[in-house]
Amino acid sequence: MRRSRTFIPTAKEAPSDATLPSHKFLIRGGFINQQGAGLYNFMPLGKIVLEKIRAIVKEELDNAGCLEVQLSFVTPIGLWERSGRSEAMGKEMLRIKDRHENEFVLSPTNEEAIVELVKNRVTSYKDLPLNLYQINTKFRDEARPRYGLMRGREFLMKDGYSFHSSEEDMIREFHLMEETYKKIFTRLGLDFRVVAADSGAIGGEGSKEFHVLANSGEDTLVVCEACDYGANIETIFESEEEIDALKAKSYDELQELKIEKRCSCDAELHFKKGIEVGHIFQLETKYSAALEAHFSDENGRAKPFEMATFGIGVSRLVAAVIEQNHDEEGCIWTKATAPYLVNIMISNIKETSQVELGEALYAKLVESGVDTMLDDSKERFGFKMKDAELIGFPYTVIIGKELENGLVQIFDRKTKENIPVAADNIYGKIMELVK
RNA sequence: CGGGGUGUAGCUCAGUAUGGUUAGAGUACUUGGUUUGGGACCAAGGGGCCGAAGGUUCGAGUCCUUUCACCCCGACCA
Repeated sequence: MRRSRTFIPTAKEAPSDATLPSHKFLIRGGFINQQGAGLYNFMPLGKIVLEKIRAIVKEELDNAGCLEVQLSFVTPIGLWERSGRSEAMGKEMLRIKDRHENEFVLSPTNEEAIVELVKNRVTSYKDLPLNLYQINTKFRDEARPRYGLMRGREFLMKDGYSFHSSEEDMIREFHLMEETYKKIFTRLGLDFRVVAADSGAIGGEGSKEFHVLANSGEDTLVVCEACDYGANIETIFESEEEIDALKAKSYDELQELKIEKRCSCDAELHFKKGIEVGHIFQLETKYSAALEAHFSDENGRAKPFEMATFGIGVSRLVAAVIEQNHDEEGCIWTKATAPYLVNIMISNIKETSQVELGEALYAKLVESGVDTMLDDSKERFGFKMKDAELIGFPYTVIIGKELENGLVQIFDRKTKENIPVAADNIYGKIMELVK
């Protein structure tokens, strides 16, 4: 993509109401803009990031045997009355009426819909297991949306539901999804922990949360530095007072606290803050029994499906990547999430030698399948650098003054190093880095 | 849902206490010129029903009433 042909409205100042780094930088970098409380538009750059994350989620789930579906976003109220959640979820569900005065709900989650979909269509143990998922908009009418994409009302979430003929098989799938989620977050380049969690309002026994570690996270965790153990404090401290006191502490305050207990691997435990980006539950027969979704077992007996459910906050991940990877200057995208992996910066657009090299390199990288931005804007050097840092391209090729001596530089966003490279070797060097 | 706050240019904000020419600054934008390795400089421009509605007044950004929106702290939640 050429900088001169795209739409990336970057700004020097952040809106005064943005407090988190991800919120500030995603707005300043021209990724998103706010439409209303908890409502965001994704501009071209933000949309690319969102789609990259979505693609990785989809690829790993498909590899694990899950099937993608798409459920309707507007759902009849009756669906929620039958499960009792119309009342249970209360005002968190946004209710609307159509022209006939019929009541509908904007889907906050889809257990009911998926059970209705599978019920009477999958009728034999021979057709099980089945794991269906979608990556679709959700709406939860939060009492207090905040923190940009971190806690929106409308958000993109992957929700998956599996159906099984036995509890053992459901647990097998639960473990398979745990491993699949680990692959996804690893591919995204994130430092994360899987922690035991409260099962919350969704219900059912056995649930695990996936947290991206970041100082600004809303959840407080206990993690082991040596192994991959982690737990939400809600599950390991007994008293409410103790939990509340810990929740109230800032990241810095938590770092000074000592934990007496040691990890089962005998290493020390520490407090960390986490952003919940994934959650998996063993539902067992909670919904299938309530909604009378049955199958015939080997003996021809009707039984409710054993179920599990699996969620990933896709749009929240966009924010989580930045919460974990940023500095004072802006975003630092991981290789897998960067809207463009390489930014070719022509320092002075009036220098034909710079333009020629930039165009040639751009053509070669695009041909090689590398997501590349060609900064062919008329801005000055300093402006372009600030912009590149704010947007957070992992690598910027600086084609500038040194070209007279046959040199260009590669600016590494993460380390902020300027690496001189012979202009003749730049293509090979970049290909090495982006591998 | 309790408590607090804010709506003035695309963005960040003055101005409102004590009503009074044509509503300001910075930044962004347009044009011309000079610049060209870390968000340049000079000059000239464009851009506002002062969130909305109603009221008081000779006169309202400023006072009154209603309303809408957004933010912060807490509770709740993924």
